[in-house]
Amino acid sequence: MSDPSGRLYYKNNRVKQLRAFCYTAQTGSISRAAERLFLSQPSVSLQIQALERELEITLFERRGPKITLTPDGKALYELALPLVDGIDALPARFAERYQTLQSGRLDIAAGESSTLYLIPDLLKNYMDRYPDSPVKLHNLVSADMLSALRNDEVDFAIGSMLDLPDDVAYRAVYSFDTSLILPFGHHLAGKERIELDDLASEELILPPKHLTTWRLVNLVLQQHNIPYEVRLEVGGWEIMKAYVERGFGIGIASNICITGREDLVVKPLPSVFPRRTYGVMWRRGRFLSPQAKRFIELMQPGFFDDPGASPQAEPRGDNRVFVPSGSPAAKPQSSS
DNA sequence: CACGCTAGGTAAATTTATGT
DNA sequence: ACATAAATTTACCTAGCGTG
Repeated sequence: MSDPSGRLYYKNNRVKQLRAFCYTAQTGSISRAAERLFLSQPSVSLQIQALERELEITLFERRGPKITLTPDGKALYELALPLVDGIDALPARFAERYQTLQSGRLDIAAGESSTLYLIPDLLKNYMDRYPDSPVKLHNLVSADMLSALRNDEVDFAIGSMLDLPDDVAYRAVYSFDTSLILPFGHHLAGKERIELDDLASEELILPPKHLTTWRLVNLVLQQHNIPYEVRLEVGGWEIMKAYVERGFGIGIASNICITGREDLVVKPLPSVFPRRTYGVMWRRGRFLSPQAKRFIELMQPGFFDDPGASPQAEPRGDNRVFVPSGSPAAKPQSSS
């Protein structure tokens, strides 16, 4: 009764038939096979009949109460046994793999600041608690971070994002002010309150142009018509601090990188430099792995508590995305 | 007697129809 | 589009029958 339309009904369980057949061939008895399969004898008998009918071959020679494998039956048995074994071993094999998934790797994308100043303590905590879960830190700039999120190359990202695409969810967890960092003895170091104008014609040290901070500083200073000169462009906060310490110029840095161990003067900047928030980003709709959730819970206990873990939830009243109105730099650079 | 086969009934799975 | 209800199909069981 093979379907002339060629349509495959999944209820026509060929594997079940083959399993019944293989067991019968092995034991040389339908009843015996039925026992092993926890089925009734007729059930197995029917399975074999169906198989014979559908394949249009005879598998067993029925001679009274005895059955013997025909040559066709022998041939099919050799073909069928690996299939049945393969299917039946599937749960075990999957469990094997699932095990490695459970203690599976945690992939975190993060920018330099997060990697350097935010993640170490978190990671220490995480690894103390879950020593068997390996972690990979993907040190990426924000554009690469987005594509890593979109391609599911990472579980989530930690960082700060100026303009957020629709397909990525963000929740701020930390926020930091921006400060001016000066070498000791700099003429601004003794000043009570730093104004924006004070920055004019100072010799600035800034992080590279492709990083968010550069854009931010550039934006703020241009908007307020503060002329400035970049004396030195450096690769990161640590380098910037080192060069400020040695008197190459002054730097504008997010407080995230101020550890208190620096050998320099830190002055708060006027509030035109917005607080930057740092938090968690993930591809909208992504199912977060258990280990990812555990890590995020360490960052912010209760992160997943509110129903639906709404990505829209406001982060502790911070201004989370800095989008200056009417600025060309605020246009999101879409990568599609 | 031991074993496989057929029949008739039941529970579960699956599809179709219907409502929100 | 999704959820629920009704109808149909399928898988299986027990019981009884036939055969070497």
